[in-house]
Amino acid sequence: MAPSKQARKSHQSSELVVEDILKAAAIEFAAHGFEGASTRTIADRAGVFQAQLSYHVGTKDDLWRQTIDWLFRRLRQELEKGFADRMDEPFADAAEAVADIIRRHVKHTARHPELSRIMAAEAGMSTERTKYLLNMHVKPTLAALRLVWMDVHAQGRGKGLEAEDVFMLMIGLAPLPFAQAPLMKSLVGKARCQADAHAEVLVKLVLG
Amino acid sequence: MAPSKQARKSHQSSELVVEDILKAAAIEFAAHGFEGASTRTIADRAGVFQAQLSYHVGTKDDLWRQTIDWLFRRLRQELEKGFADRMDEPFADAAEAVADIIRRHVKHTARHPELSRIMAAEAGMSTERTKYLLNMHVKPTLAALRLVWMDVHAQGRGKGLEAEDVFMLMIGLAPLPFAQAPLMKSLVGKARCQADAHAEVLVKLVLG
DNA sequence: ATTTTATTTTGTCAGTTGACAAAACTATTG
DNA sequence: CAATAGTTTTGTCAACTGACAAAATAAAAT
Repeated sequence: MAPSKQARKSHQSSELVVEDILKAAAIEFAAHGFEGASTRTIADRAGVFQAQLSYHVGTKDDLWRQTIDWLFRRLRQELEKGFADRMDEPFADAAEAVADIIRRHVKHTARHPELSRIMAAEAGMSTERTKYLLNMHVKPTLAALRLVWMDVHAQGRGKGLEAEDVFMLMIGLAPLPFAQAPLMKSLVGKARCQADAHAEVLVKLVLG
Repeated sequence: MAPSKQARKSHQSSELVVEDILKAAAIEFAAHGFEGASTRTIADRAGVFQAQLSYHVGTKDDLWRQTIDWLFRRLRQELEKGFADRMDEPFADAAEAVADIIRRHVKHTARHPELSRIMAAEAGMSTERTKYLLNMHVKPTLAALRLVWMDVHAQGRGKGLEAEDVFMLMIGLAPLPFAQAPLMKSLVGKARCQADAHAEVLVKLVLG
């Protein structure tokens, strides 16, 4: 279908339309994977014509990349808030900084589980998309975490865990109750799927 | 494509053909999700004609269900070995039993990551397939874990973790280096993706 | 007011998908 | 050997997919 039967739409700036498209694409890619997602369904969800995807974004592959970029930009902004808010009063210690990142990450993943779902689906194969994901977004993130984690170790915190273990916990465990919500909710009860509670479990797991 | 251009195949018992088909289906469903997987590709991988899927298994939905049943049967057999092997000499304590299950689960997931990948993809939506997965396989498994975990708590082990937390760790963390191998390998180094090492991290995480 | 540019809408294309019917063939049974 | 049942192979179907060309319209520039 299309936006509406009557009344042609007034022209919008490409930016606005693209935003709608990417939002819809994130949901569809997360729900059905790259190959399972339909450009027509995405267009419908965004309230535009399918041909507008070609015009504003390009091919399905281009759409996927732009969607990923958009999702990561949003996540990074959220995680960096912790530092921005305390420009004047920096973290007492590295462990506290990590705890803050974990809490923000869990909460963000609870509100926007799409990125985690897409990554989980994509990380299992080695395609050009996987490479893109890895080099453009994942590697830099891990590198940043490694730096902070060195400070944590220097403070004698973080038990026997390596930075890699922490990273795995954040990728694998943090999104679980939300990225797999339909299953988890009817399994472990809604209480266990509250973002705050889940965040604390993770913090305790990582920092002892 | 088809099995071969020449030489018609001799008739096999349906059971054997079905086994080939399910094995191929598991790989394809894991790689591309339910909707992204193609019955023709599955047939090719199994070395049979597409029409044989209808004949031996039924619709694509039937195929998915049978594949899941097959994968869970294999997993359960592996996990139960621990108990079978020690019929004479039972576990010293519940904690040791849990540790054994974790180790077996991690190793099995390392060799056969398909089930975890399918579950991760499916657990994010609420379809008829999700319900099937939940009621037929997941719920019973968690119920069994709850029983053992009560004993663990009775022994004063297992810190502040609930059975639900342990379950999440087993579903979310255990398969991570293998279900998402292509990404993880180039991220944290092969050593970190060894099944044994990963299993010990999990055991330590769960039992302190 | 006219032209140019940007965006929306309609329409079409070859290729793929899941499902199944019918035919060809093999094996088993009587 | 004849008949029957089980299995494989070929062929076909409507529906859907991603991509794009062309036309229609709107907004901006001249």
